[in-house]
Amino acid sequence: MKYKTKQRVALLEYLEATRDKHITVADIRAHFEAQGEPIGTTTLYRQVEDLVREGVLRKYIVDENSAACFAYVGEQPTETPFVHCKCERCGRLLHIRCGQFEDMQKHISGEHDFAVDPRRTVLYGICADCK
Amino acid sequence: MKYKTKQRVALLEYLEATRDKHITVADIRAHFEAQGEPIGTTTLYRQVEDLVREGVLRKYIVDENSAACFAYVGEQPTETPFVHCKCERCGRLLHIRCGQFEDMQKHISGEHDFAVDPRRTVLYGICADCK
DNA sequence: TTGCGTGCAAAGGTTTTGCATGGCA
DNA sequence: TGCCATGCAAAACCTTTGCACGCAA
Repeated sequence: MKYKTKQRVALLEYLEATRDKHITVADIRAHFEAQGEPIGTTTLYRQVEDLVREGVLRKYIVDENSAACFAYVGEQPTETPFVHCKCERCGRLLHIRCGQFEDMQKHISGEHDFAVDPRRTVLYGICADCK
Repeated sequence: MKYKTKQRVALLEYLEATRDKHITVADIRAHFEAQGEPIGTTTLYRQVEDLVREGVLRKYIVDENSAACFAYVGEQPTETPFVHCKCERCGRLLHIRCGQFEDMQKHISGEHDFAVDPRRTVLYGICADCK
């Protein structure tokens, strides 16, 4: 992906504006549809795929049968990665930054010989509002 | 799901025999097809859905775009819960007991106000053999 | 001009739903 | 007998692919 097409520019602008939010391709599509400047679904999937590969977006799957979610991570090189939490009651998806999770990750890697991938992993439980 | 149909009985028997293995609906379907006693895909999806709700099966998502995986967990007593780890490469399912995970759980509960359910949660990553 | 990007249409695969039939209690 | 379960067919859904046209460099 080399060209700066107007679709790519518009997409990046929108993604930066929705930092820390979880969005799907359908969300993006709806946004531009509402703006009166629709972008083809195919194009979105292809752009998003490249952006994930470039490290600008992060992709994760909370629920099969619902669309994949993406989150802008942009330029945050060596920061603590997000931990994804999904509330089993209200279905809400939370992003938290947690050093303790990193500690556990290192521990499991060292002691249990298993390399946890925080991008793929989702912690299920009950959120504050639903308690 | 109240009736003890022969499909349900056969399914449960098969599931118990494949403890701790990850299988898809397609796998189950293929098994019974090979046995000469095919079970309809629809029926399998409906049975499996109920079994997940009953807590007999656990559902995993390894990769969107590939089928959902299920694992028999049966009636596990309420002991110290396992942490479930699934290798994204070989698909193996590991159960570990990890105090560090419990620490993190408490930390997230106290600091981030989210109650992690370790029974539902699966850590995805790469196992020792696949590194 | 070159060749990547776009987007419509259609395919791909998994899961769900409608509906008539069949089986458990 | 009264329901629930079954399973075929078809829809629903997200995502990918084929292909012709358009646009960036």
